[in-house]
Amino acid sequence: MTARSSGPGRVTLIDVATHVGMSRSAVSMALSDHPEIAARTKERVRTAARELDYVTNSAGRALRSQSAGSIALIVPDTGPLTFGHPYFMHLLVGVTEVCSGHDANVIISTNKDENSVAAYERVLRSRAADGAIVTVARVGDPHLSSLVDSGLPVVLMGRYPQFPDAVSVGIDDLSGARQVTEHLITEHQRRHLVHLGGPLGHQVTIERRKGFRQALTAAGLKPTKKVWTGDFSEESGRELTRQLLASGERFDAIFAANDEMAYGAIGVLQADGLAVPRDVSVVGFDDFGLARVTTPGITTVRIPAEELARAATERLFQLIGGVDPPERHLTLPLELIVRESCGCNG
Amino acid sequence: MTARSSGPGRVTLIDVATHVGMSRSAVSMALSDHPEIAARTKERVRTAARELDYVTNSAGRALRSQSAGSIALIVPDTGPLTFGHPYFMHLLVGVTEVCSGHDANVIISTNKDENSVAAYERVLRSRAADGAIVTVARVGDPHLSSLVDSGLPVVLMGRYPQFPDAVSVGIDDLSGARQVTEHLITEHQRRHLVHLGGPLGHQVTIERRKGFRQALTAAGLKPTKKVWTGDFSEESGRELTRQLLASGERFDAIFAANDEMAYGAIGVLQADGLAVPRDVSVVGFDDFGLARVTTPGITTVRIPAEELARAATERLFQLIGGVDPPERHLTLPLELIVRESCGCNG
DNA sequence: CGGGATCCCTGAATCGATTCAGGGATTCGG
DNA sequence: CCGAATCCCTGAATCGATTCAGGGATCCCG
Repeated sequence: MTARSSGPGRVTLIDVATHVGMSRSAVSMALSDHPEIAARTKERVRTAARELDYVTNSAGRALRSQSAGSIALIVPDTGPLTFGHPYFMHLLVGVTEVCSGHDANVIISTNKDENSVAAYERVLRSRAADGAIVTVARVGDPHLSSLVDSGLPVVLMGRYPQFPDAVSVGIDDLSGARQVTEHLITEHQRRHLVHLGGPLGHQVTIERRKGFRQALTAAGLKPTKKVWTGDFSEESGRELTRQLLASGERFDAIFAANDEMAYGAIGVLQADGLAVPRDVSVVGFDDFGLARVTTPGITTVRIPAEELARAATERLFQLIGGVDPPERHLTLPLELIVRESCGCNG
Repeated sequence: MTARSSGPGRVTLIDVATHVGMSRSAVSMALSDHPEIAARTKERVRTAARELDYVTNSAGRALRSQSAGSIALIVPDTGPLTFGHPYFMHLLVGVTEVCSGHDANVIISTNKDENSVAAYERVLRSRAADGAIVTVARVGDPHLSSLVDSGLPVVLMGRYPQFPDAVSVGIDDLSGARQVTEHLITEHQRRHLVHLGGPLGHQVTIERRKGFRQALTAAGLKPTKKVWTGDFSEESGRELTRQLLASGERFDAIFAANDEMAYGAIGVLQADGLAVPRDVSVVGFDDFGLARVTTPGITTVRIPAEELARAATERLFQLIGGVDPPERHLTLPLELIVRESCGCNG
């Protein structure tokens, strides 16, 4: 049983120093294994520290050493891609894993009020965190721009062509979208494909649409006239599909910008008497969990979110340590996950 | 456009003080709206601070004011109920919501290595966080015990009979389990019910089993001999169901300890040629997302996770502020969510 | 036994913000 | 016109840990 102070967390370096009859500088050096402290002394100090249940005060350390010992994970708090989304769970798992290896804490910072000074900027400027991982940001976000320019250690998740010098970790949305679209064309002979896109202002929306178009063009098909724009929510998948049905446009396959929209689409199609995949193939993007458990299972493109997060966090620690990562942009491979909603595994 | 310092975050109180030609104490007081500073001075100081892009250094403030301005959310990192689970997403949403209202940061702390000094204890002892919310803990966890005894501000999520004095926020698992079991008995005339339980060592496992038994007893049915123990994972739901089928025991309904186990069970039953809910009713617990999207949809008991988190966080801030919540234990109501897997809505 | 090298530790400064006793300047009452 | 009250601000101490120049003690060698 360890000793317990009456006031919580009240044991300081001085208490330990008094206990062993030394200066607090010596104690500090002993605990950090400084070479100019005798081995026997170190042992004595460590024992005393353990007995007194000493824990370094993080504010004191942070103030003196000018480093907080924590990083911020910045997550949006507006729109449907808020951090109730499983994507962030996966990211969080990866981030914390790497952080615990670096003895760092993770601070969750939400990017809530778009008009005020962004909360996440304060977190960094106040030095509550040594660096930040930005998970989702709109293409023209002015705060992001100022954050990137500020020179503070920041790693972006995703592709940000407007910040060629920022360090980022992402996936090749374009190629993923192309692959899954090609799958519909070549494996299932679909010829009338519709893409239900994500929200405007996000790079992934642009890329996935582009990949979709490239696949069509390569196969000699022409893209539909109308551009369908959703917001990544299941409800927007439903809404767009209802509009699609109402429009009278002929289609035999839907590529939704993510799995939730695909799921919404499937529901509406079935309610309309159309069978998936018999009458219409439906595919999505993400594979964060939903696509696996629905009936039919949704064919999709798996984003290695946890791995992305690990890579981003490693890079952030490099940046914090003053090392510039060799390549500024890292792109992780995607995987086509074939289930039933496209027409396979029937 | 605000001014930008060359070194990041390098503007201190002294810089602002120099700029307005005053002492840094006055500046500090002006910025915190101290009554003994002239209104005009305050305005001048605030303007200067804005111009210089001054942000209070959190370590300096934390050191002096003896409060970190952040709370820790402690999440387990062992077993299947790790924080990749949607439960924690919901909690996180509620916690951050309340925290942003209190201008506090959220630190995620994982409870990884069971043998070493718990990481989360360090977070509190080092005063990196002013208090903590413990989301899941095993019944006999010695670290939890020492944490609760330490007198640091801690709120537990769930029921912890072994800590009658600890502040906690939870649900009535027993009654929820009883309700859903009664539903199977009275609405669907099931007579041979099996409960696939959660992991031993967790209070919820005990309570849900008890509720199940109470419902059986009240209906004059006798519980099955064997106690089925899983670990909340889909795989354990599958495994237990396979064993159940192999055992030859007669059953017409399964109450799984959570939705994931229920989902696993449904898969195995269907693979065995049994129809759900026609041949076997299956119900779960949680309703964190999965139960809604499966086919059939899983009848379950909804845990108001976000609301739990909000309540817990409010209470934690009370504790930190020195206010003892009137009742130490808060229990939020559960809701029976009827879908198809029990036999309703067919 | 003396001088230099070596080993280990001490004292003081520092990180940035906050608080509070104290006091200079102004105002007010008589 | 003087003393007291009032208003605002300054200076110094403090929170806890870290770093580094400096120096006392010990040891080694000639």
